[in-house]
Amino acid sequence: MARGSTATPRTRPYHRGNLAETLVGIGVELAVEGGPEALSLREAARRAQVSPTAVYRHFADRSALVEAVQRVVLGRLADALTRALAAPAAVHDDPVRAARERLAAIGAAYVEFAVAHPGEYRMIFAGQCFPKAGASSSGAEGVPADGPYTILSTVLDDMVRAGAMSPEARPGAEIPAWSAVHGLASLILEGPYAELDHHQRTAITDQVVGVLVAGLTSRHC
Amino acid sequence: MARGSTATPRTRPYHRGNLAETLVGIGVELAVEGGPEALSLREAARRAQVSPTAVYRHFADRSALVEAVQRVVLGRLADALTRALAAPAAVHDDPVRAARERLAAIGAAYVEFAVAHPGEYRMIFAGQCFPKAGASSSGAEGVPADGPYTILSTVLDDMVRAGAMSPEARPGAEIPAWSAVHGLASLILEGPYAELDHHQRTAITDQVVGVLVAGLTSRHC
DNA sequence: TGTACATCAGTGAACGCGCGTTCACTGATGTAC
DNA sequence: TGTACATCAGTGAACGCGCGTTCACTGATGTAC
Repeated sequence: MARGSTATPRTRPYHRGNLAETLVGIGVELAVEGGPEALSLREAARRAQVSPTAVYRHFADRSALVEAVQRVVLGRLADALTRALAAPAAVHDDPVRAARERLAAIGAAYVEFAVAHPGEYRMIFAGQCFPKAGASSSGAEGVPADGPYTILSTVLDDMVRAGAMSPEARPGAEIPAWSAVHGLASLILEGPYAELDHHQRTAITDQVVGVLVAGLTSRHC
Repeated sequence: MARGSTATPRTRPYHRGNLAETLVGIGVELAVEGGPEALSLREAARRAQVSPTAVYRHFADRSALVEAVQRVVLGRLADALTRALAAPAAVHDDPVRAARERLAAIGAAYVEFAVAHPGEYRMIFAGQCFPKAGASSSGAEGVPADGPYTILSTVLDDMVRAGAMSPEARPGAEIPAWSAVHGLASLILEGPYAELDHHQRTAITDQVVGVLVAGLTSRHC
């Protein structure tokens, strides 16, 4: 698209290059380091070696930058969940057990992501604007079609298909599932269970996910 | 204790009265209005009609005030849970069902407290200092003996005693229970499920609590 | 009973911080004729 | 091919905000003799 023939490498069409992209990258970096509180306009500008005002050429205000960063981070979470599903351990003879283990796998992966990337995880939930995060077509209510929520929905659908969960239990099953893992992740990040070591965290994660799977597949409900 | 015989009512021994108590009360008020972010030293002093420095006579720093407020708010949550247990609906012929319903009752009450008092609820989890919140003897690791956590533990013990839950499932059962309701509360307060009306919220609360109870009482776990 | 003194609870001014945002501007890039 | 012009991406200074905390102080209260 760029027609310029100067000595400047074409990756930097003019001026500084894609400041917008740079700022989002830096924003993610800041989120990694200190969560949503650490993402300030001025600090992002400082790291990009640009004046604070320059940011306003590309983002309406701070919250617009935050939203862009949230989109990236949501993608990373989705990748982590997808990776967990792709792991060979999920392959199984018994389709019922396989479906259950897939749910357990993304549940555990969700918590592990939160623990391994607390800043990014907290960034996802910063500033009420969650429902419109993504906002890319098709998914109900602006949930991105390839986002974490959709992955969870798919896994739950699979459970019904495999016969691990009754069709009556299916509607809204995302809610208890998400609540369980989000609750555990928050309790670990926010304090009460922060002091546990890796082994203990794995144990309680398995326990929470186990109770969840048992509850969803239980008959007397 | 006060020996003074001046005209001043004895509730105000000297100077302004119990500034410390006043400040904690105002702190709770601020938490109610805007959660932990709204609780600033200066605003509390302003409302108490006192200079910002006066606060330092009674609290080492802001976080000490926050901790005092957290103690009050934790007590309010505990009261709400206790009230839910005292409700007549919990009385039942079948002890197994009764025990299950008690767990469901405090689970729902927990979420309802969070929804009805979002500022206070968020205050509880402000600033990592949760484990030492309370810090009053006997409870393991500084958990107050009459706090929400202890109430939950007692209800879970009752479930084992009533035969609703197997003894093997008991250890650490607080964790999945707390995760489920804290997760739901957070998802409602933080955005994703914020738009639901009262009826819908009740429905998903019942669903989450139902899956939790089913999971804890399920045999194949 | 009266006085000297210690302690205690408050004041007021100031410090330094970082933030988001607005303003009027400059200099580089691309484009129409 | 060269020039005038519009647009675009950046600068720099400033605004006003509220915060936590420190300092040296004052005035009221309680207490020992």
